[in-house]
Amino acid sequence: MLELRALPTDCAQRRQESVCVGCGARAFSVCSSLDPADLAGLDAIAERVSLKAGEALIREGDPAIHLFNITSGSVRIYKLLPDGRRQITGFLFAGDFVGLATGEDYAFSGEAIEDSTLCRFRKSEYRALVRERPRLEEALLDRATHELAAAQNQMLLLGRKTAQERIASFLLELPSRDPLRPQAEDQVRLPMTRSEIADYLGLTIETVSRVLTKFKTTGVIRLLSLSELRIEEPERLRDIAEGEA
Amino acid sequence: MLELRALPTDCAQRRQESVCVGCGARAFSVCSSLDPADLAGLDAIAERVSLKAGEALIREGDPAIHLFNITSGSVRIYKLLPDGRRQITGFLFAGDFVGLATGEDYAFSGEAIEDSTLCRFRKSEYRALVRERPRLEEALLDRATHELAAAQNQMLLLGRKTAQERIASFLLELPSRDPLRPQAEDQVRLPMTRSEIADYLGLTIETVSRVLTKFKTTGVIRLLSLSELRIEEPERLRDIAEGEA
DNA sequence: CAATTCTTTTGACGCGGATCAAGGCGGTCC
DNA sequence: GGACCGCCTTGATCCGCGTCAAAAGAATTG
Repeated sequence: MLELRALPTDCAQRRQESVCVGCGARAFSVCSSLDPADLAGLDAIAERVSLKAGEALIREGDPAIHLFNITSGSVRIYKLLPDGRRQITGFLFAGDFVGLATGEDYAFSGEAIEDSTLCRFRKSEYRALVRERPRLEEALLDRATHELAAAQNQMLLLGRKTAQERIASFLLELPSRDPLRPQAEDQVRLPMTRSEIADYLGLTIETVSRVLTKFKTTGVIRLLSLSELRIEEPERLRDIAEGEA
Repeated sequence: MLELRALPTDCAQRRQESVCVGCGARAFSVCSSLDPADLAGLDAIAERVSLKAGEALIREGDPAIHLFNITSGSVRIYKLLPDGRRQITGFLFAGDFVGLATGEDYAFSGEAIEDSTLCRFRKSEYRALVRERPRLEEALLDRATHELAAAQNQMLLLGRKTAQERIASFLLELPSRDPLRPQAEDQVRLPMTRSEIADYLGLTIETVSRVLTKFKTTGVIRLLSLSELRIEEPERLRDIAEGEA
């Protein structure tokens, strides 16, 4: 008797654990503001998605049906001009939300930079859930607010900073971004290519490369490999980033 | 008897009308999603503020105590680098919300471009109200979402567009912004100076001026006065804005 | 591990837009 | 209404970064 009743409950809980409760990115995402009951609701509409490096999850102009929450890996979101010029508007990591800034259609494209896993939600179902969970809505507004502040910083960077200042700023903000891979102090992992860095900072690959070698030869950074570097003089890099050098 | 009871009610209603119910910007702001009861709650914590052209309402770095809703006029928000370089991250008009993207301290400064009126709220009181009014929170999230999309467009502009493309884009988006002064088709009002336009587009005043005269001499626009112009060939301007010319 | 290919680095050169410098054009204030 | 003052326009020059080109590494494949 007891076991007959216990079984389904057990199953339901195991199902939860398989998606949300055991999610390594939960602590960094909007999900962290949900209590166990809410989490179950979220779990019911969540769908796991795996992407290989380079695969798209969102295409600008397509109807915005889904929202995503990154659980591992990293994603680039970008906009294109008709002639192919690209502006990467953000690099997103575990815990980040993809698709907040969307109306009817996606206003940007999104692709995995490296092999990644995501939680996918139907927008309609998600909206319904959010309406019943004020804490979730609050968390979302909070996220959006932070993204807006970050966007303003990026506008300052793109509109008014020199190439050196842009790259210094970029190197300083990157390490704090990926919660699943907390870097050793002043160690920076660059999962993206030079071309992606360039398109994020409004520069060309050549300029990115030149500035990095200049930082290297002046001893501000040390290149450990193509995608890994160490900030040797954080103080000086901060000065450069703010235009005080 | 009846009149004794009626009086205070009357007063309360008149007080409402004096701030929210009679507000000309209500239809364009987050307030539009409030029913009369909610509006009364908002009214209770709203405070009217008048600013003359040039006066500040928010200073970067100050503790973020207040939030604002613009009821008339226009506002510029911007960030500065230590050496004085300025990036204007937005021009805001009636119905727009100022202070969404703030944590503990304001991350940007805000000043009236022309004489303006605003509704001011204590952040703490506003938060409390929002928690009780899911529709208001929803409206705020919606606003933030739109601002994020706009910010991404601006990043594309600042990172990848030429001076001509930037100014063409700017002229096309401006007229749709100020709901209290719906412009005649293709008529553009420029309440901001050339220097403000430059700092919004990541250019210098000289470049702004040169491009405007070029647009004038090629017949794409006509300058009616310093702060008023007509788009003569909207189609061509759109092509320029998207880099197809 | 050689061959191919893609990415990054490095170098030479050119251009778009910044900087520097006058001049024009309204507004405002005695 | 004349003189001042701030903003805008126009011109001349300069320079940071983009463009073009090629070499040097990495990564990938058979």
